[in-house]
Order: sequence, then C-alpha cells, then structure tokens
Amino acid sequence: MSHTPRWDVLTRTCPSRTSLARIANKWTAMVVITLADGPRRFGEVREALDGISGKVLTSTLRDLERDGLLRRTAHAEVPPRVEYELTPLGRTLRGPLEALCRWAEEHIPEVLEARDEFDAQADRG
Amino acid sequence: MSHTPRWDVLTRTCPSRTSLARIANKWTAMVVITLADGPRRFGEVREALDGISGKVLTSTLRDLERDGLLRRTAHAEVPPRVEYELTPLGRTLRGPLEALCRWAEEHIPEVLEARDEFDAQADRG
DNA sequence: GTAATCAATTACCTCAAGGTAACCATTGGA
DNA sequence: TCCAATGGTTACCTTGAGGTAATTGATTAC
Repeated sequence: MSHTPRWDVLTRTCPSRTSLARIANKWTAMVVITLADGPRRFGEVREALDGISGKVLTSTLRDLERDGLLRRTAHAEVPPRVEYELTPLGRTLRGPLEALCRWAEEHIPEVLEARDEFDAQADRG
Repeated sequence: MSHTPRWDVLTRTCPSRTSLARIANKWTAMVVITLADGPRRFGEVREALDGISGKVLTSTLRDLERDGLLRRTAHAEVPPRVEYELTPLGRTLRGPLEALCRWAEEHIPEVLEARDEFDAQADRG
C-alpha cells in the first residue's frame, strides 16, 4: 500500500519544513560530520569547525540537542568538561549530510567554472 | 590510490564551504525536489514552494543558475514564459537533497517528541 | 596571591536574509 | 481604451544570523 504523506516539506505550515530548515544547514552538516566518529568536547568541535564563534556553536549545539539529534553530557569537573555525541536519531543523518559535504568538495571545479562563465556573461550584458 | 583531499568544507576559507552553504539550504532543497521531475515555469515553482516570496525565489534561482545547477530558458513570448530545469550537475544533487526532505518528513514524530521533552526539562530547571 | 583552564552566557553591534508593495513591458481581448 | 497576464526588478523596512568582547566559577600550578 502506498502511503498518504501526513507531512510535506513543501507546505508552508508543516512542521517538517521547520525541521528541514534545521538539518539543511551548513553548521548542522559540519557538526554532524565532526561527531560522526564519536563524542567530542566543545573545544574540539569549535576547533574542527574552523572559524565558528563560541556563541553560534553553543546555540547550534543546543538546537540539535533540543531536536534529539545529539546528547550533551556535562561532567562535574573543574575546569568543566562537556561532551557531545550523536543520538541514534542523529546518526541517521550522517549518510545524507556526509553526502552533501562530499558533493561540495567533489564538485567545486564544476561550480567554480559555472560561476566564472555566468559572471562573464553578466559582464557582457 | 587514496586521494589527498584538495578541498575541505571544514576549512574556513575553502570554496567548498561556500558551496556547502548554498546546497545545505532549505530553499535549494525545495527547488531541487520541485524540479526533479522536469522543467517548471517560474509561477509553477513559486506555487510549489508554498509561501516563498517572488524576490527570494528570483534570487534563489539565480544563485543556483550561477553555480551551474539549473538552466534558465526565457521564451520570447508575451506574456513572458520562463522555464527552469536541473542541469546534469544539478541532477546529481537530487539524491542527497531528496533524502534530506524525506528525513524531515519521516522523523517529525521523534523530533517533536524530543523537543517537548527538552522544553519540559527546561521549564523544571 | 594570582594566572590559567573550559564552557558557557550576556550585551552590544553589524550585516545579510527576507517580506511587502509598487512598478515595468507587451500584447490580446473585453 | 483599459485591464489581465507573466516574470521579473526595485525601494524600503523588519527580523534574524552571527561576530566581538567581557564575565562567571572552582580548582590547580606557579
């Protein structure tokens, strides 16, 4: 039996659209591939995501935690040690998001070339 | 032979990171799944992407065209007829982006539940 | 005593994303 | 004569994303 989709990202008010906005996001993708191999500390993630500010990383991680994609573990130590790891739900995102990152890396030559060509056309116009 | 990656989305200045930001994007995902089945007119896309404004759709489509992911064909008719279709390069994105959209639709129950639980915890704190 | 450590949090600022609404050009038809 | 239709563009405004820098708190090493 085929399923009548209860959820449709193309519908403005569908919750899945908000969810899509969260996962179709560069920071989300970068966090997920960084945590793909296992738990990482806050500082390790910040270092991996070269250039992200502490504030943005904090809110990105909290959003992902809220949606059940990762688990935050704060150890009662001084100085504090906080670890983040993907939940089973978050792990199901590894495939699609790693594919996106790989796509970005592998197709850069075509993209750059298309961009040059487009800009050249625009200059002539 | 294994390849030394020339491009790395995790590096701040790498062009692939800009490219990732473009494809890991809700509008991009929605445009790609809308054009997955063949060319569509501007108005058809706007209708499919329930709620998008003309201005945002125009700039989204132009960005994708610039990166070589879709082709824009303006027919010399009145009133104007403009068609958009994925290029071969753009078609290689269908897999990953359709996967993301499907993920958003299929995992909404878990996400919503996780969100409720998180917010309940926050209220107690 | 005090500097360093780590993971935040907060206030403040800037800049880009995105929405609304008006406008354009062209032609067929009422 | 004037409106409808199409795919924009533009000006203007609001909202949100994201950056910087200062601060917190307990402990250890100096």
